[in-house]
Amino acid sequence: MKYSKFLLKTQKEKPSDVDSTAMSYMVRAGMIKKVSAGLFHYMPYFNMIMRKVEFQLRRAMESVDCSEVKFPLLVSKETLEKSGRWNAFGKEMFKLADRNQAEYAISPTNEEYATLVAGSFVRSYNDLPFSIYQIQKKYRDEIRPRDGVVRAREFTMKDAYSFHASEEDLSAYYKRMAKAYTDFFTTLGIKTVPVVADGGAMGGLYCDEYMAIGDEGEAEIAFCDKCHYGANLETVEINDTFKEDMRFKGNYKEVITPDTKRIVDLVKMLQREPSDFVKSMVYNAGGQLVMVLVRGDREVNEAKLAKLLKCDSLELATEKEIKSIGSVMGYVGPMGNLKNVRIIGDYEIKAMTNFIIGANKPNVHYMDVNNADFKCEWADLRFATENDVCPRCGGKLRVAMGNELGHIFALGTRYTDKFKTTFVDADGKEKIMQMGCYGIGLERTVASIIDQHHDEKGLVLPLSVAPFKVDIIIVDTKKENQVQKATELYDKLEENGIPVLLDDRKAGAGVKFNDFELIGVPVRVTFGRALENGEVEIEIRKTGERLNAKVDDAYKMVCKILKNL
RNA sequence: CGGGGUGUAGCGCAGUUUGGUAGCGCACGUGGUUUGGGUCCAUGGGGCCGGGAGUUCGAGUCUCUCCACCCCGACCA
Repeated sequence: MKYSKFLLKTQKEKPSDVDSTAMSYMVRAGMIKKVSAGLFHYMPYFNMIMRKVEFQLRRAMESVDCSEVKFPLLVSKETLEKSGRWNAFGKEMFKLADRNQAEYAISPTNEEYATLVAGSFVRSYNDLPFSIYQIQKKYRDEIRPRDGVVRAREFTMKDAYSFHASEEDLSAYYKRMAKAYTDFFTTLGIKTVPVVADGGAMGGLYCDEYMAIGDEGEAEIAFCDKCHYGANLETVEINDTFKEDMRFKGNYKEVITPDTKRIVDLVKMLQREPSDFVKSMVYNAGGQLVMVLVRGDREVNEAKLAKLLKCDSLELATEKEIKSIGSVMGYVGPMGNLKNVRIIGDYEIKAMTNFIIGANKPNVHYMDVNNADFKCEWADLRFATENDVCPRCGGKLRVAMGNELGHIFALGTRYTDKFKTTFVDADGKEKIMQMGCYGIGLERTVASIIDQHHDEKGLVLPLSVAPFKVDIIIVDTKKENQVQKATELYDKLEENGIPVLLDDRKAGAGVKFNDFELIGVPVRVTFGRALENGEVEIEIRKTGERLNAKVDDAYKMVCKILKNL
């Protein structure tokens, strides 16, 4: 492709309504253009990357014997009512009516159609298992579209569906698919973590999310490098591995601590670490007052607390409510005569000794407090953090931001039951099929590639997804020698099937170099001043490494470099 | 839907307080210049100042009212 003929315009300034780096680069590299909330024009360079992703995706699907289909975008109300999702999906679906007032939804997902295919295709267990997929637009009337293409109202989804004679077979296939997912993301150069997830509107037996790790993302997740356990930070359990230390009692003494309602102030005044303190938070849990104890440097996980207390509403107690239990705002602690309050300590405190807590009197804390000095229940109440113990294997947890790229579900009979999708089993009896479904959002996959492969100058695309592997730059288009030699190399690369961009624009060298860096072509070949010695300069985008080569060796050198990338 | 904000040239913004001829940078056209890191000079085009209604001799600016978009939350590939 010649740059002068390519519909690509980069821009220097970053867009104002975008905060993620990946999105900002996509706009600056002329890949996307927002036209309305959650709706985009996808420009040629973006589509070329998408095509690479789709190519890898089709290979991944083939590897699990999945064949490609295409369903209609419109799904009738009748069909969606059968599965109960006309209501379940509700406002998330775009709906419309035809001229006879028959209602349709624009497909938000396609379990219903897939189930219909299974119903018409399968007669007996001999037809099972089988699986199908499509790469198709999906439409969701998102409550709030955001983060550019990551949460759009129109997006491309690869949705696959599998059907099985037994739950065991489903489970075995689910595992194959999980492996194919991991391999697929690895091929694209995306680090992902499978995360135990909640089924949401899809329902089913069990499911996993594939979260791309990045600096920016929609959700905080924790994962274990050792055993591949991963979960939403909110739901990560912390096992009770702590032994209650009851050796000491009554060693505590009062310290006068004026104006020290916050831990940071105390840390300064007493010259201790935040982890030497126990934070006491009082909550109003649906009318019931609860004091929660966590280590000074930890955060209370309100989701866990709400679950434990089985309450719908959870709010920090007011000053008045704190007074009512016999304490003082800012100096709350579990000791002394408290009334009408349930005290629950985080497991971790069990193992602490000689800590500092509020004394329930203004401007007073107790030092050298130990577990034997007060009574409380124990529970898992805090957010997991970096280096916490993995609840599955005892390894160390890591915490990062994640973006959900894929979600796979073992649905069981949730849909096949509603559609009476049956088959005749080996024993001659009619049974309901087992079903799984497996989604990947493509635009956000591209966004994650960029999120994980960029530097301060722009994209650094992995070879597997780069639309152009080589960028040939003609420094001065007025110098015939440069044009001629560059075109020769360009032709040769093209002839050999290596996708290449020839920057033949009448622009300055700086403009071309900067664009090369912004759009992230893996290798650059420059026809400029070195040509007077019969040489070209080759640069590798990722490492910034440069070397000179004789013009006649340029092709060979480029091939060699590409092979080793 | 709840809370916060923004709409002025393709993009990024100033001007709104105190009403008086519509501005700047980037991008774009033309002529020249430069050609290894977003060259420089000259010159030109481009606006219903988000829409409607009002106040006023006069509204980008004041009032009312719609609308769109962005950010935080619930939702999700």
